[in-house]
Amino acid sequence: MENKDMMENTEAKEVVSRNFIEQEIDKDLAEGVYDTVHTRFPPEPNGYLHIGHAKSILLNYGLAQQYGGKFNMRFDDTNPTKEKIEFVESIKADIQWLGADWEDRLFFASDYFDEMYEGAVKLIKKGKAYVSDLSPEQIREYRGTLKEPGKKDPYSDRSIEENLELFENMKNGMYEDGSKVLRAKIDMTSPNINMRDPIIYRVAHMTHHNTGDKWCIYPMYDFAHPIEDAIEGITHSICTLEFEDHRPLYDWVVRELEYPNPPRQIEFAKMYLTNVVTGKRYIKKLVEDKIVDGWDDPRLVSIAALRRRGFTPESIKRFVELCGVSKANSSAEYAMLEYCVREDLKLKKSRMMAVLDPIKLVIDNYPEGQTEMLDAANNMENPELGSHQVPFERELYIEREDFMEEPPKKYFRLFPGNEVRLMHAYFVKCTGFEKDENGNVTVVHCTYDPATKAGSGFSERKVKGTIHWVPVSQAVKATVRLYENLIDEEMGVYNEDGSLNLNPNSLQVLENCYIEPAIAGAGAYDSFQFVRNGFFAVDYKDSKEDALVFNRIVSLKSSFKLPK
RNA sequence: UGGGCUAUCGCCAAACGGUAAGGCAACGGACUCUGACUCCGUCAUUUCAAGGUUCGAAUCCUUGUAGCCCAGCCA
Repeated sequence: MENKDMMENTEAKEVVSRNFIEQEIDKDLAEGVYDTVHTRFPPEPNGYLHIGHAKSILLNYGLAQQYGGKFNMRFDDTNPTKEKIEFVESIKADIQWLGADWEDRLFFASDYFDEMYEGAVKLIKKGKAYVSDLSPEQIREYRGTLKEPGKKDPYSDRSIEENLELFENMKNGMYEDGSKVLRAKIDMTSPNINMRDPIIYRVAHMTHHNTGDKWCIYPMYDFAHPIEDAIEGITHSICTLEFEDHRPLYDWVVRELEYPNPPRQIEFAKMYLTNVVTGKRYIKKLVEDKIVDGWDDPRLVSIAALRRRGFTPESIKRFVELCGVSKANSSAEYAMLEYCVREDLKLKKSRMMAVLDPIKLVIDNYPEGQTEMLDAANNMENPELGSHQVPFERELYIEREDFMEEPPKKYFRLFPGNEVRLMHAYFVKCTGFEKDENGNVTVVHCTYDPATKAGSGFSERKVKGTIHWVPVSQAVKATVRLYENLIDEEMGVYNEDGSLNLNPNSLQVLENCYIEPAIAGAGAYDSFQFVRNGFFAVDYKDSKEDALVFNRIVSLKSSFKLPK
């Protein structure tokens, strides 16, 4: 007994605090409002998913998992003017990649059009909805303003019979777009504008990607969404803060339609990232203006772009967890996302050597023509990943920034007279260097000490620096594309005058890079820098090969800072 | 006094009347076959502000202040 108590106490202490949504759900479950948890992710197929959606997806899916409930995938396709089938496919692919499994529950709001129509008829019969002939302009006028109440719609007193007939005529295509709407009869004087007799059906003669030409009237979000949730047995309809004002209407719809055990809407704050472009509008223009490759350009933060950039589903999931859920508008630093990939890849990926800005290193006392194969651990911190062979020879490429003619204090790398370790190889001592007519260093000379071979257990002396390298004759030439986030600051992508405000370093193409030959697929690299602190990803252009990881590669973000 | 929501470290974010968790970032130091990683340490006498209630307030009350959302036949 005592043991059990102690264990329970320990566990209780380890319980992490629950976010406000979990608390609400706990309460609902405890009070018996629901006996299960059923969530959904309901995107409109009108664009690509981005990091912000990932939060919603993972939140909804995670909640379902956590409570042993279900998670639905549903396309909220109630407005054919904006939706395209191609987006359906990309959205599905992204969600699958993120690992949110909807099992066999993939739905389309458009599959419920019949039931929604019946719902509208039911409202009319209850005297809770009417057909209005007001023009869009008049509707706006009658709606009032934020501070002034609206005015009664002159058509709001039509008889139930008349409304029924008119609504059926709407359905049968007897009216032109915009000439008639069905409105819920609620309260034109409500301080909440959403309750001022909201439009619930509009006429739109348009082919729908799913239902074709069957319908020429389409339900509005505020009417459709609660019905979709109710039909699917959703318990917690989780959405973002801007729908808070719509909740009374959501509740009104499920109540008037008399759904038993109706779903409940809970809102949370969207998460933004600092220093990246998230606005769909901006991204669309960047794509259209061909400033970026497309929606999956690595400088963007669409799910597809992040995938191309080397982020893993696990890292994004972790990021979402770290950010937490709240109702306070906030924007997370990009560094947090970077931290998550670093953590995820650190032990999982092999690390290779690559030189992005090469300078030749000649080992004068190493025999010409000789090559020896050195064993290089794929990941020093994870022996399970094994090792690979790297050819070592007299001439190597090293990083230009790893040599300095006149080193500042505390510079531990190569400079005349200094000894460093070549990673996986030998100690090497700088004996001199050559310059071209412009004064640029072209070759660095050194001698090596055979006794210091890696793995030999040599310990007579130590060096402060270790640098990476690549054999000149066998290194694989590569073009490396370094991507930085497109935009930073609060400036926005397009200035008010329409001119572009781009990060000048957003894409740097490095033509003269070398990668060690152990990497297969020689020559076909499409590489992305993706994190600070020396990690680097390489994607093979036409294969599904995972990102490879490097240590301290990129000069842009070198962790060495010159003393002030 | 239109309505709704939100304010806790540079950035996220806990705390639910009992004396300000944690993570990211930053900064020291140790270690190191990459100056990374790891490790150890520092980082809110104070919670938007001012009053009030209380033995005790980030939490309750009052009055302010700031920010976000809403007037699509978009979602």
